[in-house]
Amino acid sequence: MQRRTDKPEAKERILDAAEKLFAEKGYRAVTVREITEAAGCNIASVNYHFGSKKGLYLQVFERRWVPRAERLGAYFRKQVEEEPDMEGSPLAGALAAAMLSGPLTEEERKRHHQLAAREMTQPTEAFTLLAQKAFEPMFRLLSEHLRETYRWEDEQTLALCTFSLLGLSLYFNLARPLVSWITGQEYDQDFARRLTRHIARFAGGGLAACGKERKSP
Amino acid sequence: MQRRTDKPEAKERILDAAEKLFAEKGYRAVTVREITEAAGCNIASVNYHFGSKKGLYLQVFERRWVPRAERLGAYFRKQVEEEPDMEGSPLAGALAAAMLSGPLTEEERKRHHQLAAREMTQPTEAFTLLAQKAFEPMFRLLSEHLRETYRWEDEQTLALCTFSLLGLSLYFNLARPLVSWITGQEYDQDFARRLTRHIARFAGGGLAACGKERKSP
DNA sequence: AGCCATATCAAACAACTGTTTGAAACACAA
DNA sequence: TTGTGTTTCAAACAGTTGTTTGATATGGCT
Repeated sequence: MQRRTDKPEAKERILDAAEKLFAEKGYRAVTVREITEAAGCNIASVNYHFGSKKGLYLQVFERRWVPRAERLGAYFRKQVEEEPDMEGSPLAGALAAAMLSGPLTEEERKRHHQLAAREMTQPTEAFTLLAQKAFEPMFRLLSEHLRETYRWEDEQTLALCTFSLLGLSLYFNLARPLVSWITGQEYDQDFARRLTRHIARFAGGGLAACGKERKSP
Repeated sequence: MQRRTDKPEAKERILDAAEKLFAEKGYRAVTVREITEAAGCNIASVNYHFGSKKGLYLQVFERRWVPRAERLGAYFRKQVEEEPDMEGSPLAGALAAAMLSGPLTEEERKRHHQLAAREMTQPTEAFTLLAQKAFEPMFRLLSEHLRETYRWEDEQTLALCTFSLLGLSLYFNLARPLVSWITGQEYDQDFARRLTRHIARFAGGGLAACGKERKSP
């Protein structure tokens, strides 16, 4: 029974500030005071709107991360359909393009993958959500596509190849600090493009070594 | 000017307990009380021996993580020299074997990669240490080996392939929770072997797609 | 023995944590 | 207007945090 006219905010502002801070510093390192100050509202509002700090954390995933992951997924599917001519695996290329360039701003992308990185390596209650709403569907999609475009000697090989495909794009996002430290390379637009081409080519070779490509109709 | 005869401990016990806890729960989530209780000594000993909690954290990397990384590196180099006959890239196979089976116990391996995962994705002051003492040397080693065994069209392609090689092994360690959640697969010895073979094969194909293999003498 | 640097301990410290409270402000409907 | 449910706020709360303190013990030295 809402009746507001002027303020669809506060709750949203808290979600935004919280996501930014959780991504940058991690759950424990962020204080409720920090969040509410950044959101420009009172300390008590977190508990009022979200029950608790942990409730807020979960809502950040439910209302910010998951929708963005869905946007990402939609973009990826569109890219796959458009069949970009790219050396190597077009599927890997589309995935890398979605995750490295894609529909998100660089800021969004950083947040998105930083939050994901934490949950992937040290899962909390939010992990199940990510896995169910983003990773598993993506895994199935990739897996089915590979099943149709390649012949596989067994199911496990297909699964491992699917993970490798997903892994390459994930890795180059999760390990940004490492890549930047060793090469001095910033993740600018140009590098993202080169990285995308590389992932498509490398994964293309990897897939060819593990399965037999079917002739396309 | 030490003179102890019976007790090379306490400090060591704290390092052990701290590493275990930091790996399991992360820096902020672990309390000094927790560590000292697990180590069986007084609260004050952390500040006495290490100056501060952060000092202890850094020492965990310097005196536990880095030495283990060096053991891992040595094992890897030995594996490479022995040239195991493995389908695909022997280099990738040796790396995967070192990181997935290798000289460490499963417990050590978990700790090692969990600590590394945190620092790789959300670097703190310890990151430089890891990068200098472990990742960069490993990167150079891989890179030089690839330079000798393949012909490359340019330096950047070589660098990206080196990262991909390293990335596959890192990823399958960092993303254990994800892999286990989707497949239900535990990381037992058998799976580690299968994963190693897969990584060697997949990376072998990837490398072949990006560079030209030189004939071995 | 006495001496001295090292190490351990229980207790206290000040700062910060997430959460709760009860009052005030607000927006709308009657 | 008054009444009602929602939202905001300053203040306080109880618990936990890393760190410090000063006393006490330890073990090797002369």
